[in-house]
Formats: sequence, C-alpha cells, structure tokens
Amino acid sequence: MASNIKDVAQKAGVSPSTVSRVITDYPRISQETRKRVFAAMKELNYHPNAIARSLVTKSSKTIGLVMPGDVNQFYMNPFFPEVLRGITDVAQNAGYDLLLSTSLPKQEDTDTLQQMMWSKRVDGVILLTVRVEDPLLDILEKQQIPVVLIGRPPEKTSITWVNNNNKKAAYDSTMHLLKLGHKRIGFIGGSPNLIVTIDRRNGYAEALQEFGIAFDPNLVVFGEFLEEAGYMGMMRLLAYSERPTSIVASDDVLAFGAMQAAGELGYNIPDDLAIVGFNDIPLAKLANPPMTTVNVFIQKLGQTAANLLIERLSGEAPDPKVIEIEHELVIRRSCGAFKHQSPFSF
Amino acid sequence: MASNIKDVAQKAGVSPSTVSRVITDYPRISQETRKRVFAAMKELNYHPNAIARSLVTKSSKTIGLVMPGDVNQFYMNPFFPEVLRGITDVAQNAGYDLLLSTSLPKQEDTDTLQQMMWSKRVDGVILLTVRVEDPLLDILEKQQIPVVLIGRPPEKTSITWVNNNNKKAAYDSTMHLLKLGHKRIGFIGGSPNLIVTIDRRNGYAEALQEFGIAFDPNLVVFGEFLEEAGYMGMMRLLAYSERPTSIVASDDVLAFGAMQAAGELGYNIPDDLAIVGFNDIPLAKLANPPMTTVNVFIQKLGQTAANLLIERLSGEAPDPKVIEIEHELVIRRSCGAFKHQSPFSF
DNA sequence: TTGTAAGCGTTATCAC
DNA sequence: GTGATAACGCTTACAA
Repeated sequence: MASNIKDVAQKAGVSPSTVSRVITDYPRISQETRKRVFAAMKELNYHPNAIARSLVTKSSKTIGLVMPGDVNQFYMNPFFPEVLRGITDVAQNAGYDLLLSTSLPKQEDTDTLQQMMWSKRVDGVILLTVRVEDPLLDILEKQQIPVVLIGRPPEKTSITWVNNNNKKAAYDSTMHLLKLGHKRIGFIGGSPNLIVTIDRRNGYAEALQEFGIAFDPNLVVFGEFLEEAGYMGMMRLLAYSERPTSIVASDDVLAFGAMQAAGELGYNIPDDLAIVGFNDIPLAKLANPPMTTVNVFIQKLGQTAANLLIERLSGEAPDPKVIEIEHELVIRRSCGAFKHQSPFSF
Repeated sequence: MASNIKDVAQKAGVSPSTVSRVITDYPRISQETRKRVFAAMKELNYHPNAIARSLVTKSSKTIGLVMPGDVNQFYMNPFFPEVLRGITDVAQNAGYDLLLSTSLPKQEDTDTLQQMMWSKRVDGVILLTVRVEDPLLDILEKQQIPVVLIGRPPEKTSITWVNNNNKKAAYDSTMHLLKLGHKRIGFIGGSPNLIVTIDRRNGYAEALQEFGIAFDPNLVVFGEFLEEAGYMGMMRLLAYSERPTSIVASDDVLAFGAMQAAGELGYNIPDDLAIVGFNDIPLAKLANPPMTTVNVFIQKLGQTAANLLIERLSGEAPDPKVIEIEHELVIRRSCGAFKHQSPFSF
C-alpha cells in the first residue's frame, strides 16, 4: 500500500535521487521530469517518510516541550495554553512540529529530558518553567542540542532564556496598592519551588520595604497554582489577628480562589479587601468585580522562546541570549481604583 | 560526540546485535555481557537513536494530535488543556509521546493530517473535535493508521469515536430550567460549524418542544467559544423585545461572558436571569454566583480516546468502536435552585 | 540535468 | 548466547 521513493522513481522512469530532488525543490531539474515525477507521486499516493529523511538529514523539524515536575498540574493553569499558543504560532510558520514528552509518573523528569535530547527526535527543546535548584539545569548545561528556557535560571548559566521581570512586576503591583493607602498587604504565592514564585515574593517584599513597612511572614502564604490554594490561602490570611486590607496574588487563578473565599466570608471587594492578580487571563476581566492584574504577555513569552530556538537551529545567534518580556499593570475594579468599567469595547 | 551502537559494541567487545538485544531487553542474554554492555553505554554516554529505530521497527511510539480549523482559538478554551490532560495521562503510562502538528495558516488542515498520517512520525492520531461536513473525515475514512475521534462524526462511519451525548446533556440542562418554571429560555451556542454546537442546540430545542414551548429563533445565538461571544450574545438576547428569563450556554466560557453582560446591564443572577453553562471548568464554581453547569468529564473523554487508540495500536480491538462518556448537571447558584453553597469542602 | 552508490543507526533473520 | 548481514527509505557526494 505505502509506496516509497523507489516506486515513484520506477513509475516516473527516473532514479530515486531525481525523485528526492523533486521533493526537496532542488533547482536544477527540468520541468519535464519534475512534472512526470509529480504525476507518479500522485498516482501512487506517495508521501515521504519523514523518519527516513530525519535519519540522514539529522534533523526532525520538531521542537520538544518539557515541563518540569507534575505535568498534570501545569496543564491546569491558563498559563499553559497561552504559552503554547505563542510557541505554536512561531513554530508553525517556521515549519516545526511540537513534541510533548510525557515522562512516566515514577520516572525522573531528568531522564525524560535526557532521552529527548539524545534521541534525535527533536532538534531543540523549550523548557517551560524553572524550579528552584532544578536538576534539569545541570543536564541543560551540557546541552546536546539547543535549548531555550522560559523562566529565569537561578544562577549564571550559558543557557538562553526568556522571562518577565517578575520581581519588578510584583513590585509594581504591590506599589500600586501601597499608593492607594494600603498598609497591610498579604501575598498569596504559587508553588514555592518555582523561581517565578520566589521572584514575585521578593518584588512584593521590596516594595513594602521601600514604604518602610515591616515584612510580616504571617501575611505570606504559598500553594499550588490552583483555585483551591487561593481559597485556602485567603482563609488563612483573613483568620490572622492583623488581617490584611489587600492582597497580591501571584496568579489570577489564585486570585479567583481568594476572591471567592473573601466573598463567602462577607468581605466586599474592593471596599474591604483589594486584590491584584497576575497573568491577565481572559476570565480576569469577567470576574466580579473585574480583576486588576499584571499582564505578563504570556503568548509573547512563548513566541520569543520559539523564535530564539529557531534562530539557533538555523545556525544564527550562537551565543546564549537573555530576553526580558515587558509587563503591564491592568487596573480594573478589584483594587478599588475604579468603580466601573466594561470589559469589552465596541 | 554522540556515540552509536557500534561504538558501544566495540567498547564492550561484542557485536552491535548484542548491544541491540541488551537495549530491547531481550531475555536470552548472559548477565556477564549485559553488564559489560551497560558499562560501555554509560562510559560512552550512549543514547539510542529513536529515529533509526523507528525506521526499522515502523513504529514511533508517538500519538499525533490534530485539531481542525483555527488551532489558536482551540487552545484558548479550557476544554483543550483538560482533554490533553486525559490523553497525556494514558499516553505516558503506555510509553507514548504526543506530537502536535501545526499546520501553516494558509495550508489546508487536510494536508497537515495527510502528512501526519503518512509520514510515519506517528503511530496513530486523535482528532480533537469534529466540524459539520468536516473534510478531514473523508481522509480518515481511508485511514492509513488508526484514528480515534473526540466528538461525533456526522454520519455512519467506520471510525472509532468517543463523545458525550451532547444532545441529551443540553436537553437535561434545559429541562432543569423548564422545571424551575422558565418559559423563555435563550440559547448561546459556540461555533456553529462544530457538531457539538449543533447537538446541544438540538437538545435544547427538544426539551422546549416537550414542554410545548415554541422554538423562537430570536432566542438562539451563536459565536465562537470565547468570552466575547457570550458577552455579545447575551446583549443581543437581552435586547430582544421578549427577552429570556434564563439562558443555556453551550460552554462555561460563554456563560461567563453572558453573566458579565447581564450584570453590567443591571440584571441579577439568578433572580432576573438564570444561567446554565457547559463543561464545569475549574472557575465555574468560583463565578459569582457559582455557576450551574454540565460536567462532561472532559478528562475522561481524553483518557478514553487515548485508551481506544492504544488498544488499536497494540493489535487489540480492531473493530470500530463508539463510546459515550456520561454527563452530570452540577447545580450551583446561577440557576436559582440554591441560595448558598461553598465551592470547597474541608 | 540525471544516475550510481554509499551510508544514516537501528533491528531482524539466519546462522553458528 | 552471540555474530554477520541485510534491510528500513531516504539524501548526497561523486560521476557521467
């Protein structure tokens, strides 16, 4: 059933190499034979075997995607589809496919990465987030193939990465609350073993310090990047004897959970409790009240990472690069700065 | 740098075939040589070339994922990460990786599918949703490799598919509103060129009919599966001279948009306007008020599809199969049935 | 402009 | 238990 290049060659009355040349758009080939070859390909319903081609060209035109730790949980945060959107966008225009490598629950993700890097199934890898003391980084140092990180590696490395200035971003949103007059500001962080969480916490702390407000560990909680964590975190903060008047959540999903908890417990947002989120997910503007949040341009993060990787793969830009994606505080009603605003413009 | 099976063989003092046998866990091999081979592999930092292996075994241990039409938009709906979660879960346990094929914007997705199916890069394909008169189905009929559909194909086909009973599900949620006394029920549908949208609309219509309520086309709107569409759709329905007292939205994201519009325009939910959504996305319970919605067990949809495909790939279950995933109406406050309920239990 | 032949790194078949 | 050797389907010098 499945025909190969030899069949086509025979039917077209040419050699396999000629067929190969037609497939790969080799210029010096006569229109006549090209036409004959195409006809034969069509007649035999021929489709090139990408595997065989990869074996000889040593390129799979595929980008590997790796997420450390619990993949399941990573998928659940709206960050994932958004960053994937950016990566896909660039990849498809450059003719690359995407391989999601799925490590077994028991298997170390380091093994998965190793396999991916050495198996020749991908030309390059994008690592989607970075943990504190991430063992994957050691592997990446001895990279076998080009790698781009989304997120900040903990130390100086020779790896290319793209990231927001998360510290500054959290600083900005905290500062926004401080300027609105808040003195007791809580922080609800995501997974504490992710660098991004640490950076945002530090930005929060720095803003407080700049306002001469003592850092109170009882006002800081961490969880996973899930609604539940925001809900529970808010509970804890509100139960504190010196409860906060506002919250910096390091993720919109956390902020949603926090808003729900606050609402249930009889607090009005933003009057009793101002909340600022992170990421500006599509539903943020539909929250009640619409959520003030930091847009970190996730899609651009993905696009930039994919672009950097593809540049490397094309032989350009061999040096490790660092690119910072901008962020922007999107002020809506949950922080009390506005009273009304429609989420859509006509 | 990169070593191959020959290098390992040489270093271990055995033949390449023996090394291959060690790699593939061939039983009849002496512990002695096995140990020597492993040592050599480690010393040379050898990793098998998956491409070369695929070429001869004719299997890539990879499942292809295809979504028709605008990939970008598909990613944006929470359905995507959730179904992917289910697929990943099963795939990783069976040792399969996932390939996201990204068709160029201009390129027909039929071409992309063809390429994927013939290029030998994937062993099977999961098609993530089905359009009305989907041209991809014609291609799938002449399947080259096993395929599983998520969603209902429009006619009798010889393809394996898994789906919710979307008609029944919409019937159930509409019936719920009817039993609460609603007579004017609006329908906000997603993309009208998707089978799932049509099925849900039909279930809605059937319930009305059963209650002897005339179908009013002015109470039915369609859009994309995005917040904006729900917002705009709601506007249109509320502007109607005989405005609805309740809404069946065929997606939670649409319902969010609809709730936002209603709120802005001064309607109280559920008192002035009851709303029922679809999918039970994580944020549904955090809506204000918490959203009544149909849980369609998206993750299970993905798991089942992956399982069916992998069964086929393992040589089992060669006949086309159809599996229906259950659904469940999750009653929260947006339809007025309850007044209060906490989204989390302790 | 086209053909011949070697080789990409494996596994499978058949010996021994 | 282990080793030669021939594929797998393609690209790419090198020749013509």
